[in-house]
Parts: sequence; C-alpha cells; structure tokens
Amino acid sequence: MSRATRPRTRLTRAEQQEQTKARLLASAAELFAERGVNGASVEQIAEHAGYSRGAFYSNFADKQALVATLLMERTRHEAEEVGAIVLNPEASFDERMETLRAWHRARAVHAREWLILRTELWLHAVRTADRGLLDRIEERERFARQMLAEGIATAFTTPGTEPTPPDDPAFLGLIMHALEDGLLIQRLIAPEGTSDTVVVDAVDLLIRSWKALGRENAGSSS
Amino acid sequence: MSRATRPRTRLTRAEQQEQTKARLLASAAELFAERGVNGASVEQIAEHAGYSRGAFYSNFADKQALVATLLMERTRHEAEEVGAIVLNPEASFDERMETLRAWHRARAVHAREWLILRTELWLHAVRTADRGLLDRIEERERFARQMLAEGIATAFTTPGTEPTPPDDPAFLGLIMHALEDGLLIQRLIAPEGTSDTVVVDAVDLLIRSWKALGRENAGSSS
DNA sequence: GTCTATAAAGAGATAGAC
DNA sequence: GTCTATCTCTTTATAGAC
Repeated sequence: MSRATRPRTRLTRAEQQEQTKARLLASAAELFAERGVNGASVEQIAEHAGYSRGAFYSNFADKQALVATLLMERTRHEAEEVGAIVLNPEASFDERMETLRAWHRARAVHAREWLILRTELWLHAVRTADRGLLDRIEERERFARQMLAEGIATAFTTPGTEPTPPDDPAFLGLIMHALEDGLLIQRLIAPEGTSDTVVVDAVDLLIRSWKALGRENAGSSS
Repeated sequence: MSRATRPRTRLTRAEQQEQTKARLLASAAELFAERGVNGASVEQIAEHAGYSRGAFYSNFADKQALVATLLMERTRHEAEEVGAIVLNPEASFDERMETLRAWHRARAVHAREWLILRTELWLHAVRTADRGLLDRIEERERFARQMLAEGIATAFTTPGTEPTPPDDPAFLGLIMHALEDGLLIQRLIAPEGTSDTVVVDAVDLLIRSWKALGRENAGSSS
C-alpha cells in the first residue's frame, strides 16, 4: 500500500479532497464576483481552479450545492471572526473597536469583490427563494446588527457622560449596518465624493450626533 | 390601402413598434427582477410579452442593447419625476417634501421588485464594465444625493432655528441616500426589526440628531 | 413588423476509463 | 478522486416566409 510509505509528506485522501473542495470554492467566489452566479459556468469554475468538470461533480452534487456551501462557509467564517473580536471578554471596549477597525481595514483590500459577491449571493438567494440560504443570510444580518447595537450601547455608557441613547439600540444598530452597506455600494457605483474613509467618517458623525441628541433629551427631561 | 380606411382607430406603424418595444422592456424588467439578467432568456422575455423571438430581434440589436435601454429608460424616467417634484419652484419646501413622500409611498408597492431590478442592473453594469451604463448609474446616484443634500440644507434654514448643518450637506445627502438603500436591502433580506416605516423613521432620527449636534456646535463656538 | 425554422455554441449533468 | 467523452437541453442569433 503506497499510502503507508509516506504518511506525512503527502496529504491524505480526505485532506486532498478538502483541498480540492476549497480550491473550487475559492475559484467560484472569484468568478461569481466577476461574472455573476449565472454567468460563471461549472466548466469555468473547475478550469480556473485547475480541475475538470468531473472533479467538480465528485465534490458537489450540482452547481446549486456549491452556491449554498460557499454562502454558508463565508457567512460562518465571517461571523466567527467578528464574534471572536467583538465578544472577547479580555479586551476593553476601545481595544475591541480598534481590533475591529483593523479587521475592516484588512478586508478593505477586497472590499469590491466581497461586496459584489455578497450582493450576488443575496440576490441569488432571494430569487431562488431558497429557505436554507435565506435563513443563513438573515442570521448573518441579524448578527451584524446586534454587534453594532451592542457597540453603540457601550459607546454611550463607557465615558460616563450620557446614560441614554436617543433611541432603541437595535434600531441604531440597524441604521449603522444598513448605512455601511449603502455607503460601500455608493462608493462602488458612484465613487465621486466618497473618500476611502467614508464609512468610518459617517459612523463617527452619527455617534456624535446621537450623543448630542441624547444630551438634549436628558436635559429637557430632567 | 387599408391603412387609409381607419387612420385613427388603430396605431400607426411607428406607434405599434413603440408599443412592442415598451412591452418587451416591461416584460424584461419583470423577469430580470425575478430571475436575474443572465437568468432570463430572450425567448422568455419575448414570450412573456406576448411575442416571439423574432419580434425581439427586430426591436433590439441583441440582449445587451435591451439591458442598456431598460436601464437608461428607468433612470431617466425616475430622475425626471423626482426632479419635477423637488425642483418645483411653485411649491414650498414642506409641500415638495410631502409630494415626494407620496411618490415614495406609491412606489413602495413595487419596492421589492424595483430594489432587486436596480441591484441587478448595477451589478450587471459593474460586471460588464460598460462605461455607458456605469455613467448613467453614476449620474442617477449623484442626482439622488444632491436632491437629498438640498432637502437637508433647506430643513436647516426654514424653521429659522439653527443656521448650520453639522457637516457638509453633500456628505449628509450621501449618508441619507446610502442609508435608504441599505435599509431597503435589510428589509428585504432580514425583515425582522424593520417596520414598513423604517426609512422615514431613520431619516427623521438623523435630521433631529444633526439638528441637536448643530445646536451644540453653534453654542460652543459662540 | 412579426413568425417559424434552424444553425451553432454553450450549458448542466452522467458514465466509464484510469 | 479525477479526467475524457458524451448526452441532452437551452441559449443566442440569423434567414426566409408571410
């Protein structure tokens, strides 16, 4: 059995298949961003990953299965990373926010591709009305909103200045999250007037504005 | 000549062709929203409009030409309508805003389809890197931002309360516009926590927040 | 101006060799 | 597990009838 002769230098069967699967997924992500889910054929995905159509079909039942896997993998991966940062109990709020900003900066390199891919995927999920896909997406969006809501709530309590946000934190988190995506889209399709710091600039302005409104509300009610 | 016998009751040749073209465009808009630009075939578009493939190709050079026409037609139409409302010199600011809100309410019925179609079209333009299409889209976005910027600026001068918005009106307009789209997307893919008045609620909160911040800035600088 | 028929290319998916 | 060959269906686009 040739497998026993080199147990470490080469990948095991299972590892190699995982590698093939991962390469196909990465290839699909690239091509989906570039040509859309419908615009990228199975042959192109396989070839771009260095395989043939046969390899594709021995790793995924069909094209739809690959789309589902890609969406779930990316969503879970992202949620885990952001979750690990934001929920880290050993870091202060400021430290966590700084780490999160760094994470966003690192991601910004592929912001365009990631935004297009994400858009392509939700569009695909909405169109196919696939409940499994839609549930995953919904979960991701709720998670993002909630993280932002908690961050905002913390921003209002930490400095010991104003005790009350001017509205439900969940609503403020929703606004922040929606704004981020909206700004990234604007930056993609109408870049004029959008610096590369628009998102953080906008977030900063909103926090300051809400603090001002919070102070006014507190003042008038006391 | 049978044409001369009923000069009014039936459409002229040119009118009929315009009607065919319009029907094909409407059909394409529906199917694009439903299945994506790549997912809707020429045959499906033609058949759904009540024609055959032949009729399609005698009205459009190819599929790409239809996409371009659709995008330009919708963009121009929308800009004209909104422009006519917002730039109406005979109406007061409040009247114009009320008319605009009514326009948005009327559109809300097809909000889902319109959002998906718009997303599908910008995605298609970005992917094909078609400069003509991209320029049209960019124009539309700039126009929307500018209208909002003017509306916000007016909101700060009309009541005679605070003279200065807390930031460049163009930036505030960008935020409002991005936020609108972002919220509509959130409402589509993760409706939980988004009432059917989220957009107007968010806009209202932001205006109030910016006014509060503007008052603070004015107070501290005087 | 619109329809029917058809050409030519590309898609998804399967079967069998290795 | 991956490749090559192949089947079948759909696609875009054109040509010629009416």
